[in-house]
Amino acid sequence: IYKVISGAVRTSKIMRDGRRQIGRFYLPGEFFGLELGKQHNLSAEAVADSKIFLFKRRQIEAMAQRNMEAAREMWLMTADHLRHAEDHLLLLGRKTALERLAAFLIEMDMSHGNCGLFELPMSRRDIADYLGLTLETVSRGFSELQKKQALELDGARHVVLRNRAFLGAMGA
Amino acid sequence: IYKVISGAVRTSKIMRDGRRQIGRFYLPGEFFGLELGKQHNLSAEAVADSKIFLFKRRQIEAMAQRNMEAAREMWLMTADHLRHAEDHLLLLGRKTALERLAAFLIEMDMSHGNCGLFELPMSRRDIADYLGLTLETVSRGFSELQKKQALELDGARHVVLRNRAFLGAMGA
DNA sequence: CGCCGGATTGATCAGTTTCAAGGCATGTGG
DNA sequence: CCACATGCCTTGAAACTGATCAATCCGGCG
Repeated sequence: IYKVISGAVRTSKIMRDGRRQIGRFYLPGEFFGLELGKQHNLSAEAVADSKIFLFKRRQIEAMAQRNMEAAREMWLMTADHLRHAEDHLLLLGRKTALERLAAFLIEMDMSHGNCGLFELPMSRRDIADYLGLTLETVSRGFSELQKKQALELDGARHVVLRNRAFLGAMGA
Repeated sequence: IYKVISGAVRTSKIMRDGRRQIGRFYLPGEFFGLELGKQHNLSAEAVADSKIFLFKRRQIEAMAQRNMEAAREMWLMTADHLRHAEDHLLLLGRKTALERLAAFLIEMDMSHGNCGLFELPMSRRDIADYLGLTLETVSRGFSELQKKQALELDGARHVVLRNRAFLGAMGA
């Protein structure tokens, strides 16, 4: 089990022919890799220079054994990850490209305190593989949302949200 | 928390305009609804006449409190649901229509003991909403897999797998 | 026998992907 | 300090997969 201290991490699955699906991005403060099985179900890579704290499985299991609260905390965190995954199923199965992008921007904004201003640590390709799109479609989406006055880009990575309500309604 | 005794259950999310994503089908013996939060994240409906066993939250929590093994079991089951959801993310984000259908058939076959012969309890629309497709595409997929000698249909719901290896390779 | 809901099949359409070209920022070496 | 290579991003045009619209089929049931 890992905790992101700084930077950002992506977890993903890759098919033999190279198609990739990113399960989730983890930002500072978040935990990942709670699978509890013999093997992790996704692989994880740093998206940028990152500092990661590692908890040994034995530590965790021991703590869960002694401490009811800790065990409950583990379950809670796993349930939260499940909820995120289930929300993402709806996004991947049923939303349009623009809706996916809007939902992504709102998600990023939330994890930055809803201030409507943040830096994307990941590339267009990473975003595409998270949203089940191609990097070109993601790029076109950014352009379109700018044209719609929903956001501004300062360089490719620095985002300023101009119409949070619109994005929220679209991404919902 | 619920356990399917007989029949089948689907859990799903619906958008205001009617688009629906089914998270998973639950067959006899399987548990669902372990979210642990104040509210379930998906709604659940029976796909066919079903018998469901209900565990009250208080029961569960009490059991987890007393019994370390039970608490661990809950976590384990949640982690397993998470793994299923993560696998499904790859399917929805990156696989073609035929690959999705193949993966679905293999999944159904597995939960029927890999005997290559089973009854689908759900409609084409349910399958479509599970796989992020339209019911027409699902129907065409079935026809195509029959043309490829990968399976036989006896009526719309009764499936006989003729080439499990092929389907497995395609769905992987 | 005829109705009805679900399933199949056909024709066309649209959104996204693919293929391709060009832009922009950064860094390196002359 | 400039020329040029590199990586990432944007934009455009064409192609394709799956969606939509529509007709027909099939099986069960009154």
